[in-house]
Amino acid sequence: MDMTIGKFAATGKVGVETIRFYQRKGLLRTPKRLEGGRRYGSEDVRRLLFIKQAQSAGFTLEEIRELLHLDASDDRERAREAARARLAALNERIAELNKAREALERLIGECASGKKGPCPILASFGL
Amino acid sequence: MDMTIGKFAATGKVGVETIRFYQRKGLLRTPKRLEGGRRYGSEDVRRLLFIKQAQSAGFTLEEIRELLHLDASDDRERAREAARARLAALNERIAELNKAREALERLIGECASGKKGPCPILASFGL
DNA sequence: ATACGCTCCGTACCATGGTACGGAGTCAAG
DNA sequence: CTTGACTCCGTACCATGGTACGGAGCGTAT
Repeated sequence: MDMTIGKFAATGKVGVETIRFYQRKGLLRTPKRLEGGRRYGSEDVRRLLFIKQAQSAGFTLEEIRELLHLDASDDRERAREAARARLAALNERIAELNKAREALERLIGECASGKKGPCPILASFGL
Repeated sequence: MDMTIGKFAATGKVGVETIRFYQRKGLLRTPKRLEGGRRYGSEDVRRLLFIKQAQSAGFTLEEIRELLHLDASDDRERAREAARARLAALNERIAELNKAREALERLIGECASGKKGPCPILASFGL
């Protein structure tokens, strides 16, 4: 558990440039230079994986920066608030996507029934 | 049902610049100039609303452009394929968001239980 | 007829989340 | 002791989805 930036990036399946980008954005620390290079460990990997998961959860990099900060702090109240806000947004988004899914399923069904003419794409979305 | 771009934009709750942007991108037609100005009708509104809904369904503008094209064409096969591809991506995304939701719910729970110290934000995400 | 509000159009600028480039340094193997 | 593979760093560039700016024209009310 002591790697160069290249190894680190590979471990998280991102590019080296992405690591540096996250460092510039304050999402990852920039280790001290020692013995000619900077070295990364398992805590860095953990943060990097969190960034990726949080991103897929719909957090922006800025929000993730705050969450990482909060993770290191003792402010349970703020952390819970942030999580609740995100959860609400997430639920809304999921509902939205479910609606879209229904529209697509409707579309596929109507489109499959062998008739001639164009598929009613807009109509499938309630328009 | 015959309006200027300002009215049209207002109807769809977007800015005039956004309409023009969509026109440049080929998502909306640019009506002929007549009597000094271009005029928009209910079919334009329908398209605009579709763009907004499709966008919230996770389609990119480029994909929406294709859908609009498909809607006007008779190529049921292609339309169905496009819809199926989108549906698969959508289902994946929904699953991802559901996972994230569980993580957030876990976090809120663990964060609420009155203990001291930081909330285990990263840990709630399985890290 | 002149000002007000809108349209038209090109072009520039913005934020987000990266990705690439190029010079300079370091380290290990041949 | 040179070559190759990597690092470091600054800066530039990219796509997406807009948003703003500024000059010119046009329609209506005063």
